[in-house]
Formats: sequence, C-alpha cells, structure tokens
Amino acid sequence: MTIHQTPGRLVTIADVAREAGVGESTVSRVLRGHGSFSKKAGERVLEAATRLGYVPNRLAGSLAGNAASGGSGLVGIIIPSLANIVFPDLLRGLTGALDVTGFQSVIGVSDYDPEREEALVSGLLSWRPAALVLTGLEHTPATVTRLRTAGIRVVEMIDTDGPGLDLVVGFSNRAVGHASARHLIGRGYRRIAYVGHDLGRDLRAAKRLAGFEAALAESGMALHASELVDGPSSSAAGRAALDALMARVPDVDAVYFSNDDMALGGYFCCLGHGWAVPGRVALFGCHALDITASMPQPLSTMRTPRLEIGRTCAERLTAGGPPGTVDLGFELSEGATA
Amino acid sequence: MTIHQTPGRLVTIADVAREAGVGESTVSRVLRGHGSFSKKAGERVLEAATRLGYVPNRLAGSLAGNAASGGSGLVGIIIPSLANIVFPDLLRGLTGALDVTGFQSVIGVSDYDPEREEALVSGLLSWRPAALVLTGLEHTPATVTRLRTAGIRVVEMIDTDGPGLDLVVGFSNRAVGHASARHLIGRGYRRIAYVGHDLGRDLRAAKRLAGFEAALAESGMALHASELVDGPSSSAAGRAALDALMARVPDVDAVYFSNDDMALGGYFCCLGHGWAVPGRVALFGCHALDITASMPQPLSTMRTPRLEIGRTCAERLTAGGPPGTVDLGFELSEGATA
DNA sequence: ACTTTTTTTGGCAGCGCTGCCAATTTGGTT
DNA sequence: AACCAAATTGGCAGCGCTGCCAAAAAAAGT
Repeated sequence: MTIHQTPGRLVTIADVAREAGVGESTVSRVLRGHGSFSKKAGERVLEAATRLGYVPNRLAGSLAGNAASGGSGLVGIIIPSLANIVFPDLLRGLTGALDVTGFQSVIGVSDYDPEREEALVSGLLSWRPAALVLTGLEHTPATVTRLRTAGIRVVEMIDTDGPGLDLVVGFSNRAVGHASARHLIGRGYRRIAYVGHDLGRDLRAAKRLAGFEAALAESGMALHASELVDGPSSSAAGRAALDALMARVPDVDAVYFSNDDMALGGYFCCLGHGWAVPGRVALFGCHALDITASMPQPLSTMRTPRLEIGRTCAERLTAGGPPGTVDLGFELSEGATA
Repeated sequence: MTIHQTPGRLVTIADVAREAGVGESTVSRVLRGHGSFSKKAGERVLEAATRLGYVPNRLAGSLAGNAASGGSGLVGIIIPSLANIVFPDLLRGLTGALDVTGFQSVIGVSDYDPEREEALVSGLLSWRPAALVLTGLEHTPATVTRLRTAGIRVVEMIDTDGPGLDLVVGFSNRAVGHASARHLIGRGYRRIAYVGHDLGRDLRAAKRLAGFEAALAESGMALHASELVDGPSSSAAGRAALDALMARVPDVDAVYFSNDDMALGGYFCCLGHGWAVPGRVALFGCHALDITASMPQPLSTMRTPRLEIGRTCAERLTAGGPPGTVDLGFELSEGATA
C-alpha cells in the first residue's frame, strides 16, 4: 500500500504564520474562529492562507486536541453490502446528516461476515473515529469487547430486536414479519409460502421470517412451503426461486419474500408465466423499494424508514444523549399484489 | 460537532513498551513487522499488546511517517449520489479492492453539485488522503487548482470523454449513446424519442444523448421527440415521462432512456397500458442494472463495467503508474425490448 | 501620567507514532 | 580469549496542530 507522487512539502500553519507576520497560535485561532484576535490579524492571516493555498491538516489537528476537542471528526460506518439499495439508503441518510455537522464518513463493507466486521471495527478504531455505526445487533465477542473499551459512541442500526451496545436505531424486524403475516391472513390467504435468500448471513431477514411464522402460528397456521436460495437477495434469485416453488407446490396462494428485490423477481416470474397476481398467487415483499411503486400493480410490501434511520443515527450520535433504542417503526404499503 | 463520551486515555505504544519491557521503537517495529527484532521481543510485545487491548493510532502514524511512508492510508471518494445503484456499484468495486491493500475509504456525496464537490474536495484533502477519487471530468476551476496542488493521485471515474487531471477510468459515454442509436437504427426504428432526467446535472447522461443524436444525424435522422423530467432519474419518473410522451407523440416507435431506472419505469408504463414491447414501442436503457435481466423480456441496454471501474481505480491508484486514461468499454445487452 | 482591566499575542509542551542513529548484544572467527 | 560483522535495541527528534500560560499591547478608569 504505497502511492508514489510529488512529495513536495505542503503548506503548514507555520508557513502561514510567517507569511502573515504573526504567531502560529494566532493563525490557528483565526482559522478556526476560536479564541480572540484583532480584526487586522484576522485579515492578514486569511489573506496569507489563501495566497499560500493552505489546507489544514486534520490528522495533526485531531492528534493534538484529542482529549478536549472530543474526537477526530471521522465517523466509521460498517454496512453488510452495497449491492442491495437498502444499505446505500441508510448511508445516504447518514452522510447527509453527518456532512452538515462537519463529520466525514469512513465506510467499510462487511459482506455479511461477522469476522470481516470484526476486522473492520479494528481498522476503523485505529482512525480514532468520534463514533462507529454498525448494522444489526449481532457481532463477534471480540467485536463487542473492542467496542465496549473503545470509549466512543456506537450505534447499531436497522434492527431493534434485542439489546444494543449503546444506541440502537431502527425498527423491529420481527414485528415487520409479524405484521406482514397478519396482512396476508387478513386477506384470506391460507397456503402461504416463503421465498428467501441466505438466512444464515442476513439475520434481519431471519428475524422477519421468525415474526412471520409466529403470526401464522397464532392463527393456527404454518408455512405451506418455502424455497431458499444460496447467496444474497436479487431479482434473479427471486424469479428462479418462485419458479421452482410453484413447480414443486402448485397450490400456494401467497408468497412472502425476504426482500423487495426477491419479490420483484417473483413478480416478473408471474408475468412471464401469465399468472394473475394476486389471483393465481399473491406476492408480498419487504422494504418498499422506490421501484416497486411504479410497477403496473404496486407491490404489497412494508415501507421501512431507511433514510430516516440514517439521519436519526447521525443526530443521536452527535446529540450526546443516553444510550437506548429508537424505534422508527414501519408502515404497510398496501399495493396491489396481495 | 461534539460527541461526549468516556474520555479515559487509551493504550499507547509507550504503555505496551513498558508492559513488555522493551523500547517504543521495538514495539513499533514488531507491530508493523517492519525492521528486525528478536523472536523473544516479538512475542513479548504481541502478548503485551493483546493483554492491554492496544489499538494503534493511525492518526499519529500518518502524521509521523508523512514524507516517507507515502500518505495516510485514507482514500477520499466523491460520488454524486447514492440513490442510483450505479454509484454504490462503483463504490463496491473501490472499497473491495482498497480494503485488501489496507486503505480506508472516506466518502462524500456531492448531489451532482460542483460547488458541493468543491467543498468536499477541500474537506477530504484536510485528511491528507493518499488519493482522491472523483466522478466525472467536470469540476469547478477552484477544485481543479486544489487538486493540482494537492500532490496526490487523482482518479476521475466513469467518463472518458475529455481530458483528465491524472488518471481516468471509465468508458466513453458518447460512444455508449452512439452505439445505442446504431442498434436502434439497425433494428429499423425510425421515429425514435428520448426520455431523460435532469441533464444539467447529470453530465454523463447528456454526453450519451449527444452521442446518440450524432449517430442519428449520421443516418440523416433526428430525435422524433423527447421528454425530460426535472430531478434525478427514477422508475416513477420514467413511467410518467413515457406516459406523457406517448400521449403527446403517439407515433413514436422506439424510446432511448437516460438510464435503466427510467427505462424500467417505461416498461411498467407499457405493461400498464397493455402496449406490446417492442411491437408498439421499443425500449432501450443504459447501465444494465441487475434487475433488468430478470424481467419477462430482458431490457435492451448497455452493460457498463461499474464494478470493474471501481476495482481498476483502486488498482491504478496504488500501482504508481503514469497518468492516463483507461477505457474499460461497454457491451450491448441485447435483451428483448428493442 | 499612572494604574487597572481587558484584549491580543507568541512560545512552547505535548498528542502518539515513526525514522534515524548510535549503542548494545549476539554469533561466528581466528 | 580477543576480535569483527551482523543483528537487535532504545533514545530522541520531529510530523502539524492545539491548549495553556505568561507577556505584551490596547483600552479604560482615576
């Protein structure tokens, strides 16, 4: 890991001080608008800084004012994937709100792997971030230890089904699954199947399924069938899985998908076969991706407040409140497919 | 921007040195596996570091070995948006390859705004990144100056239609547009329309359209009609725009969309109206989003190597080669809608 | 004019780490 | 046992910035 390029020393605060004919501390004060200085000194420093093209070195800044100035201005963010728009949405909410407060986002992608997450946590911690944002509540014991002793704020986002380390912002995935089942049952479906992706990795999807099955059980029902594919969720997987499922268990009357991606694939499968939706089979997804709203029949799904979760994480992080869980809820997006 | 939390001093290299009964330099050497040290010293240091839960401070590390060790290990990345999966794809390629080499990604989202980009560049530069990755070739003059004097590698990704500052990795958007038009013309379409989003901001889309129109002109044709929506691309916008277009100019026989998002919306529009695709109207998109492959009729579009662009940026960045452009090309995804 | 108060200023010690260098230890040779 | 080369080690000066403090300057009061 080396990048070769012009080594030419960059302009430092000392250069600006010399140029402006003042002391280093004065330059520092002026540049941060912190402490008092005369109008004249202010002008000269600003002028010199501009002329020299001074760019502050926040590495040095964070090192110096470590104890007092409270952190480095970096916030570490770990998400499991970038392939599913759900996580970029979270990121969008986060960076949007963080930027405004002057924090920079350092990101890591764990690929749904707790070991990888552990490594990323260590790596990010070495940048002395002001806070760390993780996805989900499940981490390796080593990760938990490291986080507890890091002395910084930690937010776990998206899932509120369980105890968190510090702040938790999201919604109950169990409740989402439960409500989804209630909706399907209420609509009169009785032979309900599940189509999902790799549940060993996507623990939130597993929790939704658990909630879903719990609701079925409460009504004296159970999953009529299910079809799981290896690997991450995708439309292609959803399409293939529904295809396989319907061939295997033709009397299914509704399908709950792990995700809107998958459900969209399922919808395409139905279109391809000419199956009426929801006449032949009803489809229900999760997350309410933008795309699903413009389908000829809007997808029946659950709207999850992803942008708002990101934004709320950023706010709570900087607000300095007590630890705790913020449940932002979810909302049925009725649609026309179930 | 302050985050309150346990101030408790963290373990430093000096603590580890004391604990292991060796000097600081030895600890530093052992921990980085750099320079020589005895096996015994190595073990004692490692043991002490683990026991104390030592986490290196890369802020200090980067500050110290600045001139020689070549950069901070941070790479700044600026993308215009996170709402369109195209950019997370780029990010995915980048972070994936960067992680392996020990770099951390610091991201900024410019919202397609050059001024915002300028501010982000300044902000990122203050972290003394080893390199900066930008999107597109168009920047404010101030951004260009800052970048030129920063003395670090700069990569501009996705667009190769124009001169770059240092490294450029992507494909020719003009050529994409041109090839798209050639395809439609070759298929016999003669009343071709364009449906797009805000071109003032998305300069790549504008270049594609320019290439598209150039190809039409070469065949003695011109756009039969066009429909532009304000704001960013989205399926909803694509659907609405195609709806409006077809009402206004019913004899259109093919539509070129600024983006697959938009095209997918267009496809949904056709499904809703019961229009045969491509019989009533042909649809052509851009970017080959995964989703479009599982449509009942796969979308006709251009596959752009987004992951590979990200990966290549990361590689070139760290390879230390000369400035220049890497054109990764694109590929027709024939599909069944045009 | 002289003291007191307030404002402004510069010097300097770190922050935690790395690179350099000289000192020490080790291992092998004669 | 004396000697030399190689391996290992610790001390220390900085990296660029900030916080603290005392000194200097300016403003205000008698």
